[in-house]
Amino acid sequence: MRELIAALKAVADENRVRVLWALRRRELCVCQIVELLGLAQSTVSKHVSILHTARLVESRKEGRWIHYRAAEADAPAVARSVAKVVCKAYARSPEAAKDDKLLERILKIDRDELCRRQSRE
Amino acid sequence: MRELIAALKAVADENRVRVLWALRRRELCVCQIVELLGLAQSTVSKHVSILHTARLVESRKEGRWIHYRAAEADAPAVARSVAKVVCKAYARSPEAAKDDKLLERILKIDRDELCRRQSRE
DNA sequence: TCGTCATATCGCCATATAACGAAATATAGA
DNA sequence: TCTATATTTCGTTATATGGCGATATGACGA
Repeated sequence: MRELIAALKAVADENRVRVLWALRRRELCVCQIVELLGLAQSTVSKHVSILHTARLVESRKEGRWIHYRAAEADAPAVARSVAKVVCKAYARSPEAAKDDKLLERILKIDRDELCRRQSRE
Repeated sequence: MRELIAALKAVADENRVRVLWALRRRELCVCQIVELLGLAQSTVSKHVSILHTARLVESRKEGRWIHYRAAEADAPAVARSVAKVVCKAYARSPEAAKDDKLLERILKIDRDELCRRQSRE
């Protein structure tokens, strides 16, 4: 029950749905998600940590970088089924296509360059 | 998108998950849900109206009574798929069985008697 | 070890949410 | 029309949430 509510609360936010969507196929680091959402780094970090705590998202550390991706096989069944429904529903919205296009552009930018640019803001 | 988030927010609350679960098979009126949740009548009414606004729950008026039930065929696809996942997940929890037992007892009480008793509290 | 860099955490503010009791609304029956 | 009753709406309060900037943490490279 706690697990279910945590997953649902995690996903009951537009920005976090967008993050989940963006992470469904590829890994991203926080600075790339910052670019996607256009929010402050601390805010994005919090959103990601909420998804992570609810076990909808997994992380992989690589030096200074932390790569996030949608949780897979080893995630609890509840988290997986919630994530699946949310992604399926979001897929049908025009926002999803916009996010995909924006992400395509973001992925072309060198990651280090992206982070450097953000810290200058 | 708005529809999806509304459905997710509606369901991201323990009490509302329990209401959805209780309404999945049968109709209930507010006073029966009050008995189930043990919350004030106005609070329960609000919870039900949130589920109703998100179109997870439908209502049917019969004289002074309003019967609520889980939304079916004519509900938006998003609402239905969210409701389905939530019910499936909740079904596995021990709380669901407890709710079922409590509901069985509540359904045995005469509805008018139930309401009268509540107004005396 | 020192600075830099990616991310996390903290403290704060504004707004949203959940709870209650009281009052309003709507309807059935006298 | 008056009353009883089932439900909603309103006003208030406490807590939760989402946002930000500032600062802390942890890791690499010089």
